Amino acid sequence: METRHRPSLAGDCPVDAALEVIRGRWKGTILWRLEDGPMRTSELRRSIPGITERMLIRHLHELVADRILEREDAGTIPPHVTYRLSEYGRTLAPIVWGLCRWGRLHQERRATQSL
Amino acid sequence: METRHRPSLAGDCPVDAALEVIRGRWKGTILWRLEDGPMRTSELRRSIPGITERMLIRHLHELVADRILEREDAGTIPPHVTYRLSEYGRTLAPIVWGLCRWGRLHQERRATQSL
DNA sequence: GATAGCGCTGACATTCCCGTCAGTACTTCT
DNA sequence: AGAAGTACTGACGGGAATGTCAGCGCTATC
Repeated sequence: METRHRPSLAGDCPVDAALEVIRGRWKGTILWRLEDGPMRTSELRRSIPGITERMLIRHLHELVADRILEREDAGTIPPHVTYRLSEYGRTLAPIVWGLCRWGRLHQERRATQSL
Repeated sequence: METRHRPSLAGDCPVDAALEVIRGRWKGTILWRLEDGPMRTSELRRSIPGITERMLIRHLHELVADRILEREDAGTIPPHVTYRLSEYGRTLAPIVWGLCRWGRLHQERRATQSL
């Protein structure tokens, strides 16, 4: 499994420490999707338009390395792998909700501004 | 938890729309610093170790373009420019606090794990 | 027996972020 | 006179982040 160790970005700002975990083109969306419950890899891929399988799996594995997600492999063939928020990952939920709520606000604002 | 009435596809995910604004190596830290009140450019630069003037100004201007910050130029020479959270930007405050609180948790967790 | 699906990996190509360096047009300090 | 500070810009390079393409081993389905 790819477990490349990201060099921790300098600076002890806690806000930065949190953002480091979420940084990544698709991580926010992935966390949002998983808030509804566990999902299989292929299920996630189909539910996130635009994402490639490569990036999905990279981000999933990074989130597992950060203990935000848990990976469950049924060990069957063909493979059946499920990802779920860990208990720790669920402590991120308020932030994800906040981002979702504010994001909606921001989308509306941009729509009414530019149109 | 019940954000469950969502469409099956996560197109234009609001979480993503929000993260787009915060994306950037120093934006979280900048917002965090400005939560205490308006600051001059040079004041910000000195208060954020590791940041370069180039990146500070780029990020500040991007945040201004996104209407999160307001720029106030005294018009004097030498220049005296102040940045403050806009009213809109202040709606981000709960998220920044959340990130700060969770970030602290995460820093502690990593510290106790690696020891 | 050809195909599609599963989860995943390796080797690239590309794109974009970030940081470095230099320079602007002043003024104040030494 | 020279240096330092102020807010900022343009050019540019390295490298990280992201995307593309091929392929693996296996199975169920047509």
